[in-house]
Formats: sequence, structure tokens, C-alpha cells
Amino acid sequence: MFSKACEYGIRASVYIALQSMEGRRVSVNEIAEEIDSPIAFTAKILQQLSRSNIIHSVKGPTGGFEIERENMESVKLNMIVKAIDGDDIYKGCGLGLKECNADKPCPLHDKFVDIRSDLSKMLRNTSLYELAMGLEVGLTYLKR
Amino acid sequence: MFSKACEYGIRASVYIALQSMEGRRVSVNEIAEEIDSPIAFTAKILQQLSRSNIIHSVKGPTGGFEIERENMESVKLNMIVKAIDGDDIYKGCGLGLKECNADKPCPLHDKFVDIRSDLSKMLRNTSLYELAMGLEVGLTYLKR
DNA sequence: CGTTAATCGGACAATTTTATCCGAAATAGG
DNA sequence: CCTATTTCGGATAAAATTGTCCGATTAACG
Ligand code: FES
Ligand code: FES
Repeated sequence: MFSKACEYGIRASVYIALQSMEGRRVSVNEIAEEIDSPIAFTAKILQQLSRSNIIHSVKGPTGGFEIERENMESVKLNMIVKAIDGDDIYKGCGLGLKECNADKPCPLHDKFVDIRSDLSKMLRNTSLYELAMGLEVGLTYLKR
Repeated sequence: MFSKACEYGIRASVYIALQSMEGRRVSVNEIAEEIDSPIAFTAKILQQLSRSNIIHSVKGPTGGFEIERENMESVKLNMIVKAIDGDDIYKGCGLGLKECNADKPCPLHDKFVDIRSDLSKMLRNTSLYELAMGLEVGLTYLKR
């Protein structure tokens, strides 16, 4: 469904959001530890999210990553997915035709766009804040 | 969403079904031409589907691929996807946790399983026959 | 029986994705 | 100013996916 990079990116963002709620800034090492991901690869993804203004990074000692309180609610999953995986999942044909277009649809088009639009809607409506809350109350987990 | 192999596999299967409705057996070359896919790679995928008893192959001159009339209705997309991509898409965690399990869910679990089960249901309920029919009446296309 | 046309199967190659390494730049704190 | 700690950015490596090649096998047909 999502690329590994995107999965790590979402998990990392949720963890950063959780810690930012308590004013803590976190390092790549801590993030990778807490979400069980490869450190250097995670660092690359965080750079990408930082450049996309989804998370905020601070260099030097006491530096690390954080998410502004306001962004915690306004940043939705669809932004993270788009920043990392592009918009293939929102626009692409389920059977791999070069373009998905109702004027010349693939055999699966009608059924596929239903699913795709549900997924898209779900990602658009899900904020980091919401996901971080589930974590905070101990209902959900970022590794197992 | 699906791998390239799976996309080609579905497109090929639908084309074979369409031709089998008229009693025509088709070669890899014709299939690859009609669905716009790499020939040798497509051949590999067809072998896989043949071994999974989803399509039927015949060697030698006048040989090729076909789908028995009965199978055309009983073969659903979920079988093709499972044969090629495995069941990650049916069982895997959306955020990449090692296992998807409601007892220790990831932050996205509840929302993700909804989408996943809709997708799963759609694939389970869609037959090759149904898709081939859309093609036959000129409503849908396998390449663009 | 020999030729020809087709799939089968294994080895190989190219590309993309995932992952690692390391030096550079920034900055807090002594 | 100096040192230590952190992200940044580019090069590189490993693994997985995608794609190619070719000889073996099968079978139709003259
Ligand atoms: S054309 Fe295939 S999903 Fe729209
Ligand atoms: S645990 Fe992540 S989707 Fe179920």
C-alpha cells in the first residue's frame, strides 16, 4: 500500500507529535529506537518531511525534531503520503494504465475509484494530533 | 497498491478471458501486445498463474493460454492478487508493523482495516467474466 | 520423421527501493 | 574560542522488483 519510507515517515511523525505535545524535542536516534526503524534511512525521510514543512528541525546540541502545536492538528496524513510517495495512490490506475481517466477506463476503474477515494478521504481527515492522542492514552502502539 | 507483476497479471487474465469467450487461445506475444506489457516478464507471470490453476496453458503450435468457461466466473481478482502479491494487502499493517492485530494496534488500525476490508471485499466479489464483459462491449480498455 | 511454433524454466541484467556511511554545517554550553 | 552534539547532504551499498535471454520441452502438421 504505502512504501517503507512512507510507513516510517508516518510512524515518526506521530511519535514526534506525541513528544511535542509535552514540549520535548527528539533526535533521530530516539525516533528510530521508538518506532523500530533503520536510523540513517529514517534520518533521510525526516529531512524530506522537514523540507516539506511538515515537521520542524533544529540543528546542534539540544536540537532535534518537533511539530508546532498548530501543525499537529492541521497536518493530515495525506500530506505526509504525498510528500513521500507522491500522488500515485490518489490518481494512479489500479491496473497500471498510464493514466486513470473515466473517459477511457480500465476494467476495474469504477470499483477501484470507490476504494481509492475512501482511502484518500480517510487520509485527508486524519490528523497527527488525533493519532498521537491514541498513543498517549496507551490505546495504540508504534512497534511490536 | 498492486505490484507491476500483479497489474500485468490481472490485465492479461482479463484479456485471456475475453478471447476465451470466443474460443480463441492466445499467445504471450499477442497478450503482451494487447495489454502493452514487456513480453518476457509477462510470460513469467502467466507461468505463475498457470501453476496456480487460474489460467490454462497449452504447449506447442496452436498452443497458448485460455481460461475455461466455468473458471471465468469462479475466478475472482482476489485469487490473482494472492497468487502474485501474497496476502500482505489482506493482512498487513498499514503502517508496517510486523503484524496487524487489534490487541496491539497501530495508530491507524481502526481506520485502515475499514479500507482494507472494503478493498478485500471488492476483489473477492469481482470475477474475470464481469471484467471481460465490460471490455467486450467496448466500455473499458486494457491499454491507452 | 523433421520442422516449426509455442510454453517452461533457469540464469542473468537493469532499475528502483531500501539502507548505510561519512564529512560538512550549525549551534548550545563551557 | 573550543568542544560536543545534532541535522544536512551527497556518495555508496544491499536488496527487492522488474525485465531479458536462451536453451529445453512439448506438440501440431506436412
Ligand atoms: S483507469 Fe484504471 S482505475 Fe481508473
Ligand atoms: S496494526 Fe496497523 S493496520 Fe492493524
